[in-house]
Amino acid sequence: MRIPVAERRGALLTAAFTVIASRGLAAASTRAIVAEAGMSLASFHYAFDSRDELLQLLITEVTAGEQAAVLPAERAGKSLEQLLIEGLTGYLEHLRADPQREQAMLELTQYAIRSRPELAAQQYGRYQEIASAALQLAAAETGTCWRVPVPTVARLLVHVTDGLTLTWLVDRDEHAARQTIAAAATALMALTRPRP
Amino acid sequence: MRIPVAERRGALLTAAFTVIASRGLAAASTRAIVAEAGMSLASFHYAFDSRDELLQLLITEVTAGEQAAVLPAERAGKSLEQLLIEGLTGYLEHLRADPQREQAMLELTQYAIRSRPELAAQQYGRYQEIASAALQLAAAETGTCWRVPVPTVARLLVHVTDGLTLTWLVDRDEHAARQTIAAAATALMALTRPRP
DNA sequence: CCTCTACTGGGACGATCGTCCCAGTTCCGG
DNA sequence: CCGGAACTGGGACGATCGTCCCAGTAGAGG
Repeated sequence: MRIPVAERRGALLTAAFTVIASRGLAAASTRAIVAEAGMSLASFHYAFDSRDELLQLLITEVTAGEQAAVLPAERAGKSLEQLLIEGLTGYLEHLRADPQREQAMLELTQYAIRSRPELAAQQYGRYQEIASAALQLAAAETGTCWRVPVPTVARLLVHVTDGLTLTWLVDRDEHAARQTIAAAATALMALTRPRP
Repeated sequence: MRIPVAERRGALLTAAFTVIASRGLAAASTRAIVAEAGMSLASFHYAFDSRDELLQLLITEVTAGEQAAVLPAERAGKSLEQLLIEGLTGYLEHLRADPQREQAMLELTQYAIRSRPELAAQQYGRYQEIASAALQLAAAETGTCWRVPVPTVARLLVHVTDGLTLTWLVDRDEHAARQTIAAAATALMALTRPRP
């Protein structure tokens, strides 16, 4: 089968992520990846110079593809606190729907910290941008504004989602997670005031 | 050299943690560990049945040895918000002093999630107990009480420290971290009220 | 001082890793 | 239709992995 290189690279990236999600980064050998993609080893090294090159591309790719999704779709007539709860709950649902995906993201982040710190920094920069935009929009739509710089609130919000992810992956306690989301939303309201 | 098995196990555990901290879990091969400890491979398998056995013991060991340390020593006459700021700042200092240690803890947690979920759960259970105790004590000493169940606040606080760790390991932005700590403390105050 | 056993050193095993090579096949441009 | 380049399959290489074996040594108990 003849497949254009670009398409093959995409297929290998997808296969690599699948393997990492289901069996971990340590198990994502070149052979495991090509097996998942249904190719031969030679095709791997025809498309990529090395396993490291694929992994690095995978990190940027997967980070770039990260969607906002923290902002609920239906927003009319809701309070900011309600928006925060619904946004975080939406994230929790996303996490529950595909825990292995987030686990894979976490493993890739750790790999990036050790091997390509600037990639990890870029990844988190993007998270904070997404959070900033969502917080700004949510405040604007509810007639409130933030009492501390939005990037700082965004950073805190990313902390909460990171912690939510890690702790839920560990204990899978949905009830506790929902309680914590409600508490977080209440707490974050202390950083707002009505718009003058 | 004759060394009692118990002592040898301890030395190997220490060496393993050192290797993981400096070069990552993936680089912590049996050979790397015994080299760090200055032993031979045979001694490793005389003290432990397998590498996995050492890793599992290392997780429980390191979790059990985790200290509170989130509560500042000098507490008289300070507000709860101030205590929260100082506690979190203390944690940040601890993180800055030995980033690789926390990175190693994170890698061990991820390993545990995949290989021994119950160990990871126990680890996070302990974190939350520590946080609960600290929050309870801090509230008691400042004449305040928590408006939501303490375990829920503790869970949120662990989220914040997790996020603090992950984000700081990635961007090493101390200034932003301090701003976020201040915001977190302010936000958490919304979950308190004066004691009746 | 001797002996017996707990313990060590070094080498070896099979498995798996990332990478490479090369003979063959497939298909596009002419 | 056909030549040549893009691409593939399979095998092979050296390195490293976890684990094991066994001859030998050291030191405590007699």
